[in-house]
Amino acid sequence: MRLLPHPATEDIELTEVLRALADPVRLKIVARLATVGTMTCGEATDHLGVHKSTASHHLRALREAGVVCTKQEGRLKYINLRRDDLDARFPGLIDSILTASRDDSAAAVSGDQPVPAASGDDPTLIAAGERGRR
Amino acid sequence: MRLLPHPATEDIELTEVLRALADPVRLKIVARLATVGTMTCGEATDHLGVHKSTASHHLRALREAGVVCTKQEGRLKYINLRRDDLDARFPGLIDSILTASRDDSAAAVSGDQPVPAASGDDPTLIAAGERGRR
DNA sequence: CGCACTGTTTTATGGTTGTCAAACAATGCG
DNA sequence: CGCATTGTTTGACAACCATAAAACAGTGCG
Repeated sequence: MRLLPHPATEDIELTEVLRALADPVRLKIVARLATVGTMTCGEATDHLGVHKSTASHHLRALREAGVVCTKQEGRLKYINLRRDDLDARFPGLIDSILTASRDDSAAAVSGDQPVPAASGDDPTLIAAGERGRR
Repeated sequence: MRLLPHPATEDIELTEVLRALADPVRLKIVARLATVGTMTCGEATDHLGVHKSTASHHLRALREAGVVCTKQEGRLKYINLRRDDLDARFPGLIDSILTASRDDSAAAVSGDQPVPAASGDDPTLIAAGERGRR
């Protein structure tokens, strides 16, 4: 059993964590890790539907940001969420992100327009498509 | 008095918010907004030390992500943190980020190595400089 | 040893981003 | 109206990033 190098808890930086979690693919990894506890890289790849090198890239980003740790056992590598470390460094942050992520994907599953909202006269003064909405 | 277009509360997306806050300059804006309540774009620019067009760019990113709203009054534009909207959509998220941001900048001010930590034999198995640490 | 398996690194590529400078637009003051 | 003030937009540029393909590396099984 071998532990791969990670930043120390006190070296974890907020903006790095946020940037790591600002990617949908990586957020998906983290959300799943939060529920299943541990994954191998292969399981992560399967779950994501991206090329294995891409998955490896994202797992590296998460590891270097201090979000995740990796330990090798045999020829498998197990990924874990560094929940305690993150909670010690940034209390409540991961919980709120995970909660938000859950609500978000739940909303996406149960249909995106629960309210038909007669297109065009939203009272909240919104320009929905400003700059093409990416 | 004129309100500029913003995404509706229910259209605010988690990854967009995280990406918006994953930039040090933008995080600084938000942290300051949280304390002072309101800023003009000019005050933001002064506080940031970047070119005014850069500041404008970041304020736009924050606005499009739904983190901030802008209202024009006269020839000034006032920026506000959409705290209630963000809290309604992602409970606890902004608070934890602001708290983390405060602790972070406080630590940066009061010196970065409170523990000398005889360079080289950290027991936590850390590779400090992996890939140049950006 | 040789081979299958599991990930990582390298290389390429297209897209996005942060930054500044300069031009532009909107607003109110005199 | 003319002009200063306040921001935005455009253009240019370098850096970074997500992605995939292919080559590479470590590990255990037979």
